[in-house]
Amino acid sequence: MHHHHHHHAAGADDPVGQLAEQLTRTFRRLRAGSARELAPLGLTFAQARVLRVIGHASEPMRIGDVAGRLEIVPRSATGIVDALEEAGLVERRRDTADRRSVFVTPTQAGRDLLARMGEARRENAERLFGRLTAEQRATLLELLVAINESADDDPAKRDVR
Amino acid sequence: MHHHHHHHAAGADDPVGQLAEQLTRTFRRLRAGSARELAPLGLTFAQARVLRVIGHASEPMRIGDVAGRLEIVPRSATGIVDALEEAGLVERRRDTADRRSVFVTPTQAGRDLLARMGEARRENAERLFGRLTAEQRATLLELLVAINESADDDPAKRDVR
DNA sequence: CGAATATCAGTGACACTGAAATTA
DNA sequence: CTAATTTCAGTGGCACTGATATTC
Repeated sequence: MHHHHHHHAAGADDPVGQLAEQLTRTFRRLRAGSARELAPLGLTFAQARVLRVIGHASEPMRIGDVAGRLEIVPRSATGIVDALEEAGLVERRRDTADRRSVFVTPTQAGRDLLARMGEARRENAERLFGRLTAEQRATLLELLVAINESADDDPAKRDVR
Repeated sequence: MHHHHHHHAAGADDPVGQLAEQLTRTFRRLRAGSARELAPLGLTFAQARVLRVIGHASEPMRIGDVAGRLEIVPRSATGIVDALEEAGLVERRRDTADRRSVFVTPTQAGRDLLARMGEARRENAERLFGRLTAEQRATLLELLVAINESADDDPAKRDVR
């Protein structure tokens, strides 16, 4: 209930606002760097995310599973899978048991690219997080996970795992 | 349903990859929440960012200054300022000394909206960072600032190596 | 029939590049 | 003439909503 009338610089007494701004900046950097690394591989940021989640799954994933994992609506996942399929990196296969569902699995080319992607990704992330010690990175990861676990409002809420 | 011994799931032995994924997720949440809070005010995420930086500046900012501050190219800043000006929230004024430059300042309506924005923003951020203690937030902010202070990676300047 | 799954069509927000106009 | 500042025009990435089969 205090009413100062002077102009305070954003964040001086608005810690959460400052957090939001810095988070935005960090993400934009991550994304820009990733895009640069992925472009030569013919992938976009979102496509790489989808390929990664599909490639690392122990079982074939459905479109809805992918969407849930990435916290996007199924319709969005469809488009990204379209691009990956057209590039020959993943394959669609209808579930014989439930013919509504579509299983998506990586092709050999997809797995190969995923491996190369890992290197590029590591380089980029290393450049971004390079200033942090291993301990600091662990702390950062811990804090982000804590935030993300308070999952309340998502566009396409769907837990997979 | 979940095998514990499948080969390296992304992040098990790829800490930076996990960091990137969690960072992406946190940002998407921040952005989605912000968009929800801002929509009733007639603002988008980027517009709010620009209005904030302009409103908090002690002196009138040029378009290029705004772009630099947000790490976007000047052309992008122009469009966002267009929208804000059309909404009557900011004013353009040519510099009389250097007639190439355009100063952007908030109108009274802009300042008023900025105040209301602060509340909505705080609520949203509070919901997002709510699970963290004050100390944890401080740590998170510190780490993000450390990351952002490394390597100026402006899309506008800096050429691709 | 209602519910779930994926897809089709359209829209919005955002930032990019390249080129033009103005002015220093 | 060269450089800086802003703006115009077009493009690409991305994820959204709403509607439409198809299948359970």
